Amino acid sequence: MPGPPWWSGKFRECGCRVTIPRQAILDILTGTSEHLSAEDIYMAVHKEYPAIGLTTIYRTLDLLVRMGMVFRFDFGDGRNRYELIEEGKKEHHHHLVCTGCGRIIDYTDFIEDEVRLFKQVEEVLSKKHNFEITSHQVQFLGQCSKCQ
Amino acid sequence: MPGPPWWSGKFRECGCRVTIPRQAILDILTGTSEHLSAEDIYMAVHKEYPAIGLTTIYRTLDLLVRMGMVFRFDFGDGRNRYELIEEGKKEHHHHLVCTGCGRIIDYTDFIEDEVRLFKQVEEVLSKKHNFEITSHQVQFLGQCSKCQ
DNA sequence: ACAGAAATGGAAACCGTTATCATTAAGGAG
DNA sequence: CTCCTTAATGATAACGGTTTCCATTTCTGT
Ligand SMILES: [Mn+2]
Ligand SMILES: [Mn+2]
Ligand SMILES: [Zn+2]
Ligand SMILES: [Zn+2]
Repeated sequence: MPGPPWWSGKFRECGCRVTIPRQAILDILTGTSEHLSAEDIYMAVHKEYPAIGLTTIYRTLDLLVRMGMVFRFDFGDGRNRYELIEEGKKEHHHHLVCTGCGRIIDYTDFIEDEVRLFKQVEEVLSKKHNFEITSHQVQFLGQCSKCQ
Repeated sequence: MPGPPWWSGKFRECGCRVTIPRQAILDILTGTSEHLSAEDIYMAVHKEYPAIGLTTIYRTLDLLVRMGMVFRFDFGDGRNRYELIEEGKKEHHHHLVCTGCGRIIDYTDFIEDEVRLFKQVEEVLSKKHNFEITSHQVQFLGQCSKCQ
């Protein structure tokens, strides 16, 4: 199935060019279900394109986050982690974070109850504090099966 | 109402000494409802005790977190923030975080519904992923009244 | 092919935090 | 109170993730 990858349009919409580094980074993000750091992505990209620099990784990730194509998370291990947003597949979700080994588990169980509750909470809090809520983050911290 | 401050006992329980820097830091944390960074605390302490170094601020905050006297939060602005745990007064709670100016608002509305739901979620997730959950964090992101 | 603008890569700067180590001082024994 | 042991401290340097800078390259419309 050739043809331009699905993101070409997205780039052009905002006047951005479709470059090798950007494609390489999106390829890596597409091919994993993990929550990669900038350096993880750099190393993965480096195997096929050793000329691509770490600066470009950071710049591109910033761009992708601003474009709404990638989530940026901070799980408290001192570096940001990135996750591709695949429409209809990997949208908003919450996390279990192992404080032992740093493992991250996505979960969607109860997501609907959580989201329903949060809708209510958002409404009340917005009015009470005159605060325009745009998103929320939820994470459970603990020990994964290997670390207990 | 003189007498040793309420935390002297806590320190001695774990074989820690009650020092000027520790008291100064706890005094600052006691006297604010804000979510101070290490540097904020350093500057506040510095006014009265210019000899106290930033290293000691970090070390003491680590200690206080380990002792369960202080919460450490990461609101995504690249520095940790600290908040005194006042028993029966400022216990577990959630936050509104303004992405414009960084303002943090504590809230406890709906806290009970949230905690009830999270109890359920924790139970299901614990079993499903064999994950021992010890805590959770919830924050709503958006724009505060001044930043909209 | 050309020109103008956007994107890139390497080096250095940045900034919050941690490690090192010589010096100070808390607090128990006498 | 004085002495002694050892925890605690503070100045400095190191660390690690990220950002800035700027000269060079690459893309894209003409
Ligand atoms: Mn995820
Ligand atoms: Mn708070
Ligand atoms: Zn683990
Ligand atoms: Zn604000």
